[in-house]
Amino acid sequence: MTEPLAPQYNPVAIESPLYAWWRERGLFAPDAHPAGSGIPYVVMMPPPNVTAVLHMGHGLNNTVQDVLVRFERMRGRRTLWLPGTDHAGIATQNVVERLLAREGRTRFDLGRDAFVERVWEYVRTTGAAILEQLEAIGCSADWSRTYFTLDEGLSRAVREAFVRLYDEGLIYRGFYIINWCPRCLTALSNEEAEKHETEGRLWHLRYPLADGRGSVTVATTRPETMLGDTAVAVHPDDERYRDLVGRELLLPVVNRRIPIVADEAVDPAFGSGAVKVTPAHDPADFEIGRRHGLPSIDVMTPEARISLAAPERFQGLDRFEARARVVAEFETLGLLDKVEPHRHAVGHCYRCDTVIEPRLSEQWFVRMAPLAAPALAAYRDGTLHFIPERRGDDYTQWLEGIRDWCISRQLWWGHRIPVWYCEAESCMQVSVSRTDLESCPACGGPVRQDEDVLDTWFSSWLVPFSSLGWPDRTADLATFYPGSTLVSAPEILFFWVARMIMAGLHFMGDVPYTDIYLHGTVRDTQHRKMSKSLGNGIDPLEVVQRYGADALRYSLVSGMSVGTDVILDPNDLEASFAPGRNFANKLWNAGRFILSNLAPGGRAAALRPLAGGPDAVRPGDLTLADRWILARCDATVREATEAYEKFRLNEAAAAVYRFLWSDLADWYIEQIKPRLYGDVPGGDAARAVAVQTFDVALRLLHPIMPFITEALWKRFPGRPADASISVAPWPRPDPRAEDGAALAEFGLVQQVVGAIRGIRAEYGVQPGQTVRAFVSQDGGQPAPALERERGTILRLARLSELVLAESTERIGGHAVLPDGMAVFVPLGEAIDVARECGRLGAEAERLASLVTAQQKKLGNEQFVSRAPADVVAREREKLATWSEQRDVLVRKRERLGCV
RNA sequence: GGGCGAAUAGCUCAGCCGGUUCAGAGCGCCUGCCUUACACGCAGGAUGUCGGGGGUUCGAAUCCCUCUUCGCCCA
Repeated sequence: MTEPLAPQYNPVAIESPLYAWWRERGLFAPDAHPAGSGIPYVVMMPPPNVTAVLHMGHGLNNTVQDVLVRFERMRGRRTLWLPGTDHAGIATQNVVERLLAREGRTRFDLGRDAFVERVWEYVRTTGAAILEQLEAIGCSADWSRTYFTLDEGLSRAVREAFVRLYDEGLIYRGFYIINWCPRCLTALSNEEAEKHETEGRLWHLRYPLADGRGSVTVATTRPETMLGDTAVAVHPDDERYRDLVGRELLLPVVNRRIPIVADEAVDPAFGSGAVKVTPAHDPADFEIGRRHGLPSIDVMTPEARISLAAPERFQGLDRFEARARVVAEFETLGLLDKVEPHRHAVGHCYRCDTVIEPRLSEQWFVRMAPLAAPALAAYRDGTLHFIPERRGDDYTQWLEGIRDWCISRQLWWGHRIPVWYCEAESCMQVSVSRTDLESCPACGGPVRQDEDVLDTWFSSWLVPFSSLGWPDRTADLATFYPGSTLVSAPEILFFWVARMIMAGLHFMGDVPYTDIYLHGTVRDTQHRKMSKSLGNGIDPLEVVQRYGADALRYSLVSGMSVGTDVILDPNDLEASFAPGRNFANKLWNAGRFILSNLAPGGRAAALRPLAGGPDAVRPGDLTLADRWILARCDATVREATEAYEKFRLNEAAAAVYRFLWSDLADWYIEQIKPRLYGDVPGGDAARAVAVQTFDVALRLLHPIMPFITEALWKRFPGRPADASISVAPWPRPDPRAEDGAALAEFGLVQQVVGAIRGIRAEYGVQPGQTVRAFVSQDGGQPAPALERERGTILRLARLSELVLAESTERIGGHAVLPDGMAVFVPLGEAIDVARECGRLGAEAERLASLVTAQQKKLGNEQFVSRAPADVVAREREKLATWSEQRDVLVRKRERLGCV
């Protein structure tokens, strides 16, 4: 049943069959766990765009989720990780439009219905590839519940939400300044307009008074908008302009008379204190215009070219051409006062990076303040937890300053707005409906549906319940709402995370999750975000191919402490991922070794150390090393479990790594070899302890490295064919394993071996050559542990003889252990006495200075009286230890004949 | 303009609810080893004024102030 294992772990051969087996067995379903009666643990996967290709950001995000999900699943929770894809309105439409462009066509050539059908076709053929890619990295999501945000069910939820909000007066339509992308030709929400700090300019334009007596200078970063100016505003208290308020200016270039108005919103300290007012192209100006009844002149087309509302010579010019032309004309007229460099934030379309144009337009909005209040309260009353905590401030700040959400998009791909307009002039009724309307409910006349679709995020914010069947009251909804943890990149805190909380509270009366884990960003070594355009990305699938999914996951997890970015070098995959691969290989070989040394009958594998009962290893059969590794294992269970619970995944990884490599492989496995080989008795106990501690470590590591842990775990004798580590019980701390004495005593053995190895290396003793060693303690016997572990020390330090007494010889290598124990390796003429004197002298000096400093510290009355007693006691102990070490070294030097 | 975070070994980072890890890990580097699980390995080794300055304290990488640099969020 156990075929011989290759000496080198080959993840590619092992991972996909294992994954297929997990799926077949249905292990990712909430009820897969034998003890699956636990309380539900639910994680909503941030749905990737349906057209997306897996990148490291997805890799990180989904690895974190999978680690948490696998951890809780093993702990017995009914675990649901719910996956899906997002139709991603703008992004997907852009992709298909680019495809059409290659054929020399536009979406308008196809018409709406044909275009939408074309997108569906595209989505169906390429669609959901990213979910398969997530399988390659081991994600244990419940694929049987996979949703798409344009599915019928979720579409119904979208309509339900829209109608309810409309009926509650929380959705309205109106003319406002919105963020307009002249390339995508659609409105965007505030969040979708990314602000980039830009080195721009501030142009100071002079507007003459209409009567020719004087002028006012205004400063602007967008001179072309002056074509649409309908006023100049000053602060009402600004002495400089008091007399000018109410008078008229002659707008240059356009030659339009515009008034000077006084408005509180003007900042007298900015520029000249007078601002141009362009109500159609700036949100602040729009408000000023409203307060003063100013006309709005839209001087731009949807493509951001100058419209017919401007003088003819500007019409059709691109906005930036127009900018240059306006500036030139002002210069010619002698009205360009000055141009200054000016750093400011410019909005860019988050999908195509085109500069956003603030534009007056009729759109649909969600009134957010009423939704924000409960969301804010849920954080303040402690219902919501952010990890890291400080992210709660971002959340609070955003909610406090929340603005209404523009939800209509002038796109074709998405949920069409469920609003119908009656075309009968006598009626003109606006109807909002859950079902498609054929005629006007009021007059029976013909109706026409709103042309626009909804913001993609209007479907995503419902996902925590729409994916479970809402608005129907399904069993899933009852069981899995509210969920538990949301794992996300901080970039989508506002787009998605906060809005889900608002929607959850509004429609379900409860938050969709209580823990919000916001991880960092994957960056390159120059700390630049990985991106396609920079070409600094790493393809996770390439990493899986070359290093294995476990190595990828291990690297991501171990490189990520809570909330910090993960830095990976795209030019050196080896540096980033080899450690994970090497760790997997180490594990593989440790497992291979233990397996190959099990007794043929498998009896030892069934023995349980510390368990009690007939199949237990009797406590008396446990050696110091056994007790030591059991204690270390127990400590690791505590450490790792606590780390997972606190989302400190890197600490969990480090704890298990340390245990497996530094304790189990480096020491324990080396220590038990004679017992395994039958050279000394106690083989069964050693095998039992090795199997048990290795089993525990595999389980602790499984959330992070699911494949190799499963591959090895399955191979241990006594496992039913269908047993999977992914639903094996999570290890519990065992008080019987705690053993401070064993930790200390075996630690001493390690120190002795280390000291001898150090001396050997120092003097170039060949590894094959054995030496003698003396270990002695002034005024006493060396610890009994050394006698008991004599064999261990002989083997691991490669000794021909170990004498637990002082030597009469004097030429050799010397070392002193922290507790003053002296180690001596006689090397006769092989060593250079002067060199050894120098070595010991330096060490003695170092200790002497420590002792001096410590004496000074303890001589300080202030310290002794003010510091807590236990601290003082500890410091005295240190002094004693160091003094002893120093004294031993000094005596050694005398014996050696050092001067 | 407001808020926040980070600056510790060549690199990536731990440690940061003041005194056993006055400095750790992995990688890289140096030395020696194909020791019958693993050379994706084993054994040893070197490297840091814990960003600058000031302060609190008996005592600070760890708390406070300030400066510098980098990054993030919001206006």
